[in-house]
Amino acid sequence: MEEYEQNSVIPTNDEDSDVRKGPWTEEEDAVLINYVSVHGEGRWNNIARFSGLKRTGKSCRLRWLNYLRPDVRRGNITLEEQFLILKLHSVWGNRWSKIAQYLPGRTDNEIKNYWRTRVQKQAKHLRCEVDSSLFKETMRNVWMPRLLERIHAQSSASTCQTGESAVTEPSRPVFAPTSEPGLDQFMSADQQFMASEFSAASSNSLETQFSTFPDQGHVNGSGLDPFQSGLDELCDWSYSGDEVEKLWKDDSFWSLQDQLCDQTSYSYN
DNA sequence: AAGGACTGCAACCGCAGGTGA
DNA sequence: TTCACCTGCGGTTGCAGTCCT
Repeated sequence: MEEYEQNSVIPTNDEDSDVRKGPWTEEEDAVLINYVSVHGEGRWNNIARFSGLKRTGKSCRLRWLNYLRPDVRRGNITLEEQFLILKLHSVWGNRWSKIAQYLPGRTDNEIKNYWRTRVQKQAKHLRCEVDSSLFKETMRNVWMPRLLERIHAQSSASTCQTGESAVTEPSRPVFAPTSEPGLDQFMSADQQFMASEFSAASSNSLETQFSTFPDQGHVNGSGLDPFQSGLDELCDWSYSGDEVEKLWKDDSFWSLQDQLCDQTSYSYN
């Protein structure tokens, strides 16, 4: 398990090209930040070559994009972001960088990690594959509605409270226009369009915003749009408030699996 | 208190596509 | 057209912190 030692310098035949691997030090971060601030992003091999860092261009790029970039957001993935990840993954699959484009400040690596650690864990609990129909049904019929309920609950709670006295953690809508200076410049035209859509939808429901998703026109061989059908099912979701509340109080997916099996057997029979 | 199991995440690797000489 | 180099992406690994027994 000695793939690499912390901060090790791997010697090579060419002593000029010894390459450092492993976690970055504060000094290395400072060098990279300084170099990028002067010369800009891109040309990562040149950055690696001329900055004095004994790192590969790839490593510099990764460190910058995933950690040092000023607009990188760290911390817990919000409910809205979770919902978006699930939804976008249902459209695009493991296209992490594409998904990340619609979660400003989040990196593809972070989303990929989220998927692997949280989503795949749930699949494991359900004893099914992440790409199995059972798990997809669970996501669509249980998990995502739960997220929506929590988002609604959170937003209504925050509107009942004023300013800093909010009890629930205020979570900024993912696409809501931000007052942070300079963030808009990182958003593509599509994203800014999405931002306005999200903003407009946030006062009504999260469902409506997804009617404007890009690429949702992809249809499968049967002519059905899986995105739209999933959306329809989502909007048709008909648990009562009490049932939802019960779901919320049950953090285990074991009982949800039973409910899902009942539901899916009903809907497919 | 100790140590084994689990979890989250940073960072690496290989591959593929793009680009320019 | 070909080849070398660069960049970006997705998959994987392994360390460090936390949890559990």
